[in-house]
Amino acid sequence: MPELPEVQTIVLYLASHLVGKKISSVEILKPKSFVGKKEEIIGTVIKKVERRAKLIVISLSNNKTLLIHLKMSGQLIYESRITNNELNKNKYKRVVINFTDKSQLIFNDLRIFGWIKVINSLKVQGFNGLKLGPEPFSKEFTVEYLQKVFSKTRRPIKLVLMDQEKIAGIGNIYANEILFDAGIRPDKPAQQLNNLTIKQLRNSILKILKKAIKYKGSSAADEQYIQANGEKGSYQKHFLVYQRDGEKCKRCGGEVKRTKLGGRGTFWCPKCQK
DNA sequence: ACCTAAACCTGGGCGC
DNA sequence: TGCGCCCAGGTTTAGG
Repeated sequence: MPELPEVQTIVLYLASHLVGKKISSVEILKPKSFVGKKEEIIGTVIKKVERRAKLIVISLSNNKTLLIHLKMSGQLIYESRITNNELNKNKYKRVVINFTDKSQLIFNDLRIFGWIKVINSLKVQGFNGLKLGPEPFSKEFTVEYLQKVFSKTRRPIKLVLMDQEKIAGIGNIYANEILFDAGIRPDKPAQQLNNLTIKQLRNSILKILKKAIKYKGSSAADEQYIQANGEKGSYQKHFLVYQRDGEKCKRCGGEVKRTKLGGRGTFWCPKCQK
């Protein structure tokens, strides 16, 4: 589901609405969706809401942290008041966190891949041996770093872009869009990229992610992603290749192709991407 | 270290 | 209407 721009959009909204709120109760409608004891977070106050890779990190006042992964179909919706006309809106409700001021955070998840976990705040970094690469917007994300990573593997560049241990936050939509922007074939072995191309690729990564955040993420075709305020994102209107197979390339007029890489749908223009 | 497929789930769309 | 298949923004695990 959500990749860096979508999670970032959700986190910014939640940070401005949840900080300072006190948790009064937690409703767990799907046990699989909540890992830990809800008693450990009841009565605590929300201190911080941040993003790391595609994870949402909510720090609480008692040294516990809520770690949330939305996976493919998770949604986090903030309701400032309890509403009764939820007919279809929160159809796949799995967990509800209620606050003392009657507002609530609702976790919807059609496919039940996502989760909310209660962990000790100190463990966030190396959570479950989770190895995450640098954030694209951090100062560690340099051309030199990418040269080092790419030089060590012949894997298709698209798979390396999506490898969370190498770079944090890029998923299938943005990997496709970034490679089109950079003019690189998705199946090009990472090792074969020259220094100039790597520099261009880094620029494309920052450019596309920045633009996607500006448009508040992508609510694509059969989208599950919506913002925490219930509205759709609009970056899907700016897709140049993703889900455009069979259509005309907006740059050269040729046909956008669809192939498979690592089991994932891969969209690209053979004329523009070498 | 690399690769692939399958698994975790539900639902929509398509061909027959 | 229905069946079977493929598809879906992600990660983890098992096996080669």
